[in-house]
Amino acid sequence: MAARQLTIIFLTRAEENYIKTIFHLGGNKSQLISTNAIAEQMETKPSSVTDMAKKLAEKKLVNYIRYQGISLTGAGIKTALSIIRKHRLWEVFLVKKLDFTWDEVHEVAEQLEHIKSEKLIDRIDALLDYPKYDPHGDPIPTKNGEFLVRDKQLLSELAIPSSGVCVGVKDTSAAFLKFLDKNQIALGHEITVMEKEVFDDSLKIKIGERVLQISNQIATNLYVKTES
Amino acid sequence: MAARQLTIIFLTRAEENYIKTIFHLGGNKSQLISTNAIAEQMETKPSSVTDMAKKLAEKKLVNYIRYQGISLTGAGIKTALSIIRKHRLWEVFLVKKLDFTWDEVHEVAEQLEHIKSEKLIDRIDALLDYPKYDPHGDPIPTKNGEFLVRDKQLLSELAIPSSGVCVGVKDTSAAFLKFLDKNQIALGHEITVMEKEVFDDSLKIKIGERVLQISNQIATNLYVKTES
DNA sequence: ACATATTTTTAGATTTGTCTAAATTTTTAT
DNA sequence: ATAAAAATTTAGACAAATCTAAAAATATGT
Repeated sequence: MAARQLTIIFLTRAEENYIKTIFHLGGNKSQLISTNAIAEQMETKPSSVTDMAKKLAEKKLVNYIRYQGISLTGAGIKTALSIIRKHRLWEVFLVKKLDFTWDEVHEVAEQLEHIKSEKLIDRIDALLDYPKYDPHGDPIPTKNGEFLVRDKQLLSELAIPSSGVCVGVKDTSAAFLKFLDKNQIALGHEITVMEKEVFDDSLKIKIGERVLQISNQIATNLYVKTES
Repeated sequence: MAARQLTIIFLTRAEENYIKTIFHLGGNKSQLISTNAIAEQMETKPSSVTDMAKKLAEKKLVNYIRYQGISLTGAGIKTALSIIRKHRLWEVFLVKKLDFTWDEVHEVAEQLEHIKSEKLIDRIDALLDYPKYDPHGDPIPTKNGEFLVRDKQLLSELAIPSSGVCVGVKDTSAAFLKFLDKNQIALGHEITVMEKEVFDDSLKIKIGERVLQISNQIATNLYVKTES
């Protein structure tokens, strides 16, 4: 058994942010991501992305083909998962231990995810009793980079009538999350879809004893898990 | 009542580290600190300190007189206290909640102290039940920048025989802290000085039922508080 | 007091990460 | 197929934070 990685390569904050963004844009599945797409996501310029692509390619973290695009190497994927793991564990910590609301966690977790200490994140993981999902329902990669993908569907895709348990959100903007808080819709709640309005695709749903009418835009941003 | 500070000025990590170092070197009491002293402490070059001194003077955080030295302004002291507060609260968190040993906390706290979120540090403070001292016995500034200075003296300065409670360490190196752990000397322990060896100034001390012989170097790095 | 040593600053260079503007390559539309 | 549009890269510049080497100011010793 050869050691997997003898030298822990140091990455700057900027490098880590690029790796993370490429992962989120799908650069793991050997799919090539355009510099434009990365630039837009990161609110920077395509020329800056090109510069960084060369740098990360040097470090064997990405595959970069000029004019074609960028994808993550195995090492790049491992790095991305480690950053995402930290981000999501910190989010759980903020919500469970410090009573942050789920719309407040992202900004702070963006900073905390760059703290370099394996012991720290492992102890946080233990303190939280090894959570599998973050406050938005997204899976937390394990220390070994395993990633539980939960099967789930959009509330808008449910048969009518039927029901499921809320397990995540697609849109994680503060505006959407605050809307959910205000309407007492949270992870774990059982949601029953009663009727769909043909005119605007809005849904009449039931949560516990409460009946509410939600727009299609809401329904296409809430994930539920059904019995299967 | 005018607002104390309307604009939260953004400081880079480097700027924060300079402010903190100047504070620790005594640059609060309108004492001028030399660029050489700062450079040595920060393991950088005096010319780099000069550059930063100009930059911080621009931002009204330090008073800088060419060829004379650098001291903190009121705003600079406030900034320093805020960083030290964060550092020490994170140290307490690491020890109390994540079972770090006191020689492990410094390096991680150096990173965590730069996280920008007032809500985060206030919630950590509350989670820890508003501690007054960090794991090395150093006082934690309050949110308003108040600083409890505890009267304490070095173990080596105690009359013989007499006793005091261990309240802090002067040297915070990993080597010294590990030594203390190994010999089960910790904050809160009552230490009785029994005899001083005239030859090498080593001390015979008693902690609980244990009697041990400690060198002068140890005795000059342990703080105790006596009845007074 | 004055020569020498020390400290501090200046000037110019380097690295990282970014930008703009121009050049190049790829894609799209007719 | 080829001209126009879109995407991407290159070249050159900039700010932040650092460095080295040289110049300037201050401190020290006899």
